[in-house]
Amino acid sequence: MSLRKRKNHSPKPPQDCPLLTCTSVIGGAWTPSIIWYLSGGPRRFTELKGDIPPITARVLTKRLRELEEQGIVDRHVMPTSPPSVEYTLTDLGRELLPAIQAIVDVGTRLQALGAQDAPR
Amino acid sequence: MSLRKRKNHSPKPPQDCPLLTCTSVIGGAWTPSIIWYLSGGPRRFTELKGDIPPITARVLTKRLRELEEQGIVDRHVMPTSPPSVEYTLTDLGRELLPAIQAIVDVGTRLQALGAQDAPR
DNA sequence: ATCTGTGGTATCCGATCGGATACCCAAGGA
DNA sequence: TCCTTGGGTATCCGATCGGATACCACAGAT
Repeated sequence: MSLRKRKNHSPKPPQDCPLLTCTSVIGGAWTPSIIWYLSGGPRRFTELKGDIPPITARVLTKRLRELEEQGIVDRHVMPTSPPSVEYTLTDLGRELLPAIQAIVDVGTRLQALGAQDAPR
Repeated sequence: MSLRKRKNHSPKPPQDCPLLTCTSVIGGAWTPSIIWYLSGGPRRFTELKGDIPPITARVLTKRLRELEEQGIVDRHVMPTSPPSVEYTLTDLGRELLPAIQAIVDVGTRLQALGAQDAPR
């Protein structure tokens, strides 16, 4: 006997899927970390680089440019010598913080529960 | 004049970074969607496939296997003909829901704010 | 006897991603 | 005079990702 078809009792299918909208912003490598570190206030390029040692300048630049283009961060060049550049979360960017925070919280709980996650 | 060094006033550097712990679980393509659809209760392979039309069987299989290995979902084969397979979130898997929900919420807010996110 | 549905697997392939490395300019300091 | 610093850019490259497509076994329905 084969199974009867079952109706969709899952949450209804998001149309212009909010999941994709959000993950398209925070999906890049190191993006959540960058936003996390910016949540503490303005931060300069090399500071971020130091905050996230494994990131390369190339990728950090790329992420920051993407985030700037999406209106998540502001880029502000200061007329020092050598010039320094300060990045800040915009109001829109701060909208992301609850999600980042939730991801951090869950990550923490997973670690506490000893989830056997092989690091990739 | 160059800038003085600034101390790290950001949230302190997570050691075994919870961000990475969590994103290593939910980071794969379609993974958040899969978890989202499983949050409504057990769901079979073809149901999930129907829930997420763009996903291919290959990727769906891969994701489900990964999630199973990580203890996020249970896979239960039912002795019907043809055999059907039911996937369920484990307790550990349900831990992820707040993060998924937060991502959905933020995505919704971003859409409402008319964020200019070019779909990739 | 053949068709259908389920839950996949096997293979191929191009795109993208991101790490490594080298290089750049201009001003200030040693 | 040369070195260092900040904030990058240019190029190269291998790994991975994931889409497309084809195929499969088996039982029940027609």
